[in-house]
Amino acid sequence: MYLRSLLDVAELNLPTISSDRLAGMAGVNAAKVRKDLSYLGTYGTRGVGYDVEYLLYQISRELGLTQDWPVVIVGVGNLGSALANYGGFTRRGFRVVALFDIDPRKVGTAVDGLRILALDDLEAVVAEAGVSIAVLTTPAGAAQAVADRLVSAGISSILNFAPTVVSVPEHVHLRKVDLSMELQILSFYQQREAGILSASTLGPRSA
Amino acid sequence: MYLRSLLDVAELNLPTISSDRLAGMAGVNAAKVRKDLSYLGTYGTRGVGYDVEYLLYQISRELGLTQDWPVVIVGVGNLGSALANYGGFTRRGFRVVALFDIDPRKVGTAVDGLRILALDDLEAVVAEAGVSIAVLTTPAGAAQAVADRLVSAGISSILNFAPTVVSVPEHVHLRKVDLSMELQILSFYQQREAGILSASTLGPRSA
DNA sequence: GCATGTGAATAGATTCACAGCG
DNA sequence: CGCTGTGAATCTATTCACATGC
Repeated sequence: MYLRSLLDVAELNLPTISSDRLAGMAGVNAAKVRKDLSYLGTYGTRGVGYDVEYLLYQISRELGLTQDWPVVIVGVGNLGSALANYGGFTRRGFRVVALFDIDPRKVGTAVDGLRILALDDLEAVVAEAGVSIAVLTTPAGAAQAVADRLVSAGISSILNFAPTVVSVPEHVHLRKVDLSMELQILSFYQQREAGILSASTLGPRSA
Repeated sequence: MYLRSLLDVAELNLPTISSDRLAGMAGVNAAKVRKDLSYLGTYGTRGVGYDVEYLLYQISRELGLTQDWPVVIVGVGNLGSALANYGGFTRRGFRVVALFDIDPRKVGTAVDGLRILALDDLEAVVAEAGVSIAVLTTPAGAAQAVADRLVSAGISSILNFAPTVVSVPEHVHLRKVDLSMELQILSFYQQREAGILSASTLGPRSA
């Protein structure tokens, strides 16, 4: 979050930024900004703030963004192909090196200039390109089997979009993006408000 | 998460489930399951567990999934069209009623049977279909302006996919899905491990 | 004087552990 | 006896508040 805010600040050619201002941009508390940044080192200057360029570099380095990360996407449905095209990935060190799908009708076709390969080529591509991060966009039913295969192919980080719990060994990093869960959470808040509203309209009990 | 696990359990025709088993499926601690569910009511039976169907219904109701939620998607790029097609939304009470885009070349064409409308039609559609939830899939630069417009059109929940901070009034619910941030977090862990690994390979200082 | 860096205080979430009920 | 429901304990995150240094 700070990285993103700092990129905006850098665009404005401001040389330094205070924790207070950065907090405002990132939508958090100023003390939190300082505490968070203090874990990286003491990069600020009292009475002045943080040097924008320097802090940008330090955060990028800490996040591992100063190096190039080849990624593979497995499951080329709507979401998979959207992600293959997604500029946000390539814009920061993430390079999609291959797409995989089981469907033989898709294999051999291309999305955004990337050929779709058969799952059988997974191990070879991972090894050859030194891929450690995979994006999992298969249907829920296939996710665990594909995850297992990714792990045994040597992948050590998985970003899972399949709406199901996926288990991986201790040493593999797993993150989940659950799109319908996000909408469900919004629905929950909506629902709750509707409840409060109607409850307070039910007569004597309001007040 | 519990809802999803319970749907799987229901499919197996198991009549009840213990907090322990549900915890295993959802990937959390059993005490947490019980505490979480206790906030909804006392739906379990000591010595037995939770009635699957009953709990399913209670959670669905609490999440507002027993009603139909019309949603609009604004910004029909790769991601927007992927989401328009996304089965996970429609499968649970979320019905995409319209797509919007500024690009006049897109307006009038259709994605997955849904016509793409001009932003000018937003207010009318929101009012007519009683839409309260919007999905924001514009580029970062347009996100805030579109969010403002969504809010003044009467939207009270926004799911933001644009990689930027969006501000909304107090009463509007906002959630964010930041795809490249997810990859950056994975990159961070990878990076950190690489660091530890090489540090412990640097000679005398290891041990 | 201004803004960082950080111990201390607070708030919040998770887990423990066990009484209580079916 | 098994499993829930929940106070108490613990662990983690956030915020306060101020000494410190430019």
